[in-house]
Amino acid sequence: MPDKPTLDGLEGKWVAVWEENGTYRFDRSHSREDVYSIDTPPPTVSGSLHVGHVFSYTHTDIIARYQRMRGKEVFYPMGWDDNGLPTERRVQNYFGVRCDPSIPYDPNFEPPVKPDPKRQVSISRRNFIDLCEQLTAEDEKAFEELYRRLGLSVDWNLTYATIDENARATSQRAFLHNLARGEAYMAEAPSLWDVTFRTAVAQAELEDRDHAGAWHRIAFNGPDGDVLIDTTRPELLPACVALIAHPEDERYKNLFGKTVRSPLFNVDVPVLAHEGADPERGEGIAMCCTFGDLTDVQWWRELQLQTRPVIGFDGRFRAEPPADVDPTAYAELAGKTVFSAKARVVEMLTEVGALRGDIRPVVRPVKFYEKGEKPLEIVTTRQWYLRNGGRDPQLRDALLARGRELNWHPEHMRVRYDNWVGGLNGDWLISRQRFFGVPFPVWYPLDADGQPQYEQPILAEDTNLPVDPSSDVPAGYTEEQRGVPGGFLADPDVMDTWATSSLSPQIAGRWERDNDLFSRVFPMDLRPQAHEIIRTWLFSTVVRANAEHGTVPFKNAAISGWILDPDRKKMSKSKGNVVTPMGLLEDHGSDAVRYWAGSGRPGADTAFDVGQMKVGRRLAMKILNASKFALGIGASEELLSGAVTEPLDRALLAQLASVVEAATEAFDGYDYARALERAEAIFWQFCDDYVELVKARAYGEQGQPGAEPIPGLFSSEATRSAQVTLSLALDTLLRLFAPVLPFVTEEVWSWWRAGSIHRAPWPTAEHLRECGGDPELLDVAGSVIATVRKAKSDAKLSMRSDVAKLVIDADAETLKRIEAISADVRAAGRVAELELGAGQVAELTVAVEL
RNA sequence: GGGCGUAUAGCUCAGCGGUAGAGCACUCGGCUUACAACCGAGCGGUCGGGGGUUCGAUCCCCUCUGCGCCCA
Repeated sequence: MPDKPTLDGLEGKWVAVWEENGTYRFDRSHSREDVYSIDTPPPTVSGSLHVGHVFSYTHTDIIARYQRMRGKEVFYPMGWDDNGLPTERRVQNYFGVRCDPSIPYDPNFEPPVKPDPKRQVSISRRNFIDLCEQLTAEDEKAFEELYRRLGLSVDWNLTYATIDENARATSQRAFLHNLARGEAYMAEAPSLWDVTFRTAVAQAELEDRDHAGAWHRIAFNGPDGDVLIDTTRPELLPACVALIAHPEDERYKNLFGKTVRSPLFNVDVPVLAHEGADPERGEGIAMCCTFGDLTDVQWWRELQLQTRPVIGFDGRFRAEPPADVDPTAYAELAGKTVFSAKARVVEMLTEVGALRGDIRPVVRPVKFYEKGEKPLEIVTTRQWYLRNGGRDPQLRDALLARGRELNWHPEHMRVRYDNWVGGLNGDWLISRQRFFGVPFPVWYPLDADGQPQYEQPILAEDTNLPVDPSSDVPAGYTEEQRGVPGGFLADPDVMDTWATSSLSPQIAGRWERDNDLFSRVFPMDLRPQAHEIIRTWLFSTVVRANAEHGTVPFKNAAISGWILDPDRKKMSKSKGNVVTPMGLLEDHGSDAVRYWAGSGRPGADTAFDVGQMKVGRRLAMKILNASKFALGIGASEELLSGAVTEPLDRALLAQLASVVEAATEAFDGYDYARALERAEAIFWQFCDDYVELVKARAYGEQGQPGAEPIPGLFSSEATRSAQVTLSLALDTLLRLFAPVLPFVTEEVWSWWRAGSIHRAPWPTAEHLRECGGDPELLDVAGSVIATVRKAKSDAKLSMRSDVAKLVIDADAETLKRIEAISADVRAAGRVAELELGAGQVAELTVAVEL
């Protein structure tokens, strides 16, 4: 035990010891019921570290440490998310390369010495993935260093990455299983399309944003005169396939079933009825085009309309006019962007007098890809889908039922899941027209004309996974047959990153690679994650586990809140860069930062508050000092089983027993913040009142240093009782704090106990209750001693000054309690004479004569 | 437009039917043999507004307002 205990250096010291001793290593010999498994969120390594990482990962670690002390064997892996667009961009810029899946793998490839972002070198997907792994290895090192220093009790032997071989094989294997069972399918269908990235995007990646547009009123030529429609997308006039009004709308009832002719392009389109038309909006009749928005897609599908596509993959108008459209008029638009085409159509409409009234500006919500900058278009493409209940009420109900099987912390987060699943309007589009990611393990035979036979895909064999179809050759073919008639063609697409992330339990648990391990950890006990990805990560994980295993993927979902900056806004990147997580740990110490995180209630957005970290540091420091003192006046391991005879001691232990019960209950409900709060409250009471009250008694015969011993005040039995109580209290308090403050508790533990506190059992109330007595005594003693302190403080005297006489009166019951603790009170207040009243008054009165 | 959450001391937050709590900040005092990066004391609130239920409401119900988020 050091003379001057300090918090500095504890992180480095104990991180090394824990690593050396394998304190957090997962022992796979335990059976499923003894295991507590955690489906850790893999952080995106191409992003920068921010305080949010520290905050939410600490919550998980606190739970992990609690469960470990409860005797569970904790499976706590780390994963790195290095799959997806952010990494793709970063690798391109860093190395000056771009991925071209049509290029074969070059085992001798070296990236350019001087990368030129404008003249990127094209390389194969496998080479690209190699570079990704090379670059992200650096990021992962920084993340790991931070997380180790933060004290996460992760077993680093279990680490995985979402682009590593295991993750690619697992993604492909799960996809092939989905395909075999009919859950995955290919379809040519209207898809939301980002023209900048030139890829399809899924419903879960959409974002509504306010976008400035304008209403244009266009006159169609009807049998009984003009039919006026309002649209914000006049350029889609050549794509018009119908006019739609509400079935109950009297204005249009007589038109239903008839046709009208579009201006400029002279196409006859039917006027039809659909519930989705809003009679209040514009003229109450809408133009249905292929495709302006998701409503168009719905109408097109349900009313079985024609298709007149005009917008191509690049966001420009196609060269060829759609069926029935006047080619001369359309030629004005071919090759134009949406923006220019709109201007041209408006001009042309004006010339022929088909544009009526004013153009009225309007701001309305438009769908964007969450990472994109231009409104999404809808383009018909061939894509892979995975059934998620969006088109199948039975599956939807099953997935809603899965949501009800989960324990949500906090409970109200369940609603987000229900809202999302209830609002799905299509299956999950899992193919992306990107280059970097997990490729589909599929090839297509080419017929004699070189046309791919999409209906007869060649699937990779399970034993060969992972495959890269752009480098690997399907069974029965040779590389020379790639792309030639009679040969084969690789599926060029990669999977949505969520198609891999949704398998995190299977990846971490080594499904189909080590099924013995998998059976011991799956379904996972805990999925910790943020609330904004309930619709993506959480839901997609439920979809995959439901399909593959017929179960939920995890039992508990703990949803963490956000870090808010002092302006109550979500902590922004710019501010996150000013406050680096490592800097925080260095400035305040890991335990202090963990204390701040551990004070944030589960699921609640929490203010970034350096003040809380200072409080945490003070608490950690106090634990060092109080422990040193308790051990210095006789607390020891041997005394843990000693007899507790004194009333005040028994009062403390009774209160401690209640705290242990409350903290345990809180932890079992994933409310670490409440558990911490209870432990902290009694710890300060222990320091400020209990220790002060028993100081003299614990010193015993030798007397309190510097004080005149009061002869005969304390027996040796009473001294021993205080020392036993200090031992029990210290033992209990350290364990209560261990999940939140792993460093300082481990340090103190090492002063008087063997082994790691983090493998010691969680405290139970049983023994404390047996030793405990009337808990009220401690509070009464606290009130009396507080009055004495106030008297000294008011008189501007030192707390060490003497009190000549103390006169106490109260009701009979309270007075009896005071009698039981009078010796401790006298010693702590340095009271020469204590006089008790008659016990006839209702309230406690304490008169102090200095 | 629908839904969820939230509103308590200057700040960050507990409490959630029975006389308003903690920490920080602020003021005053104390070198007190565990701790001066400390200790003690004090100051500080119509518990967002309005209605209702109740003997009694910060707490339950209704409504309005602000803030945050989710979904259209």
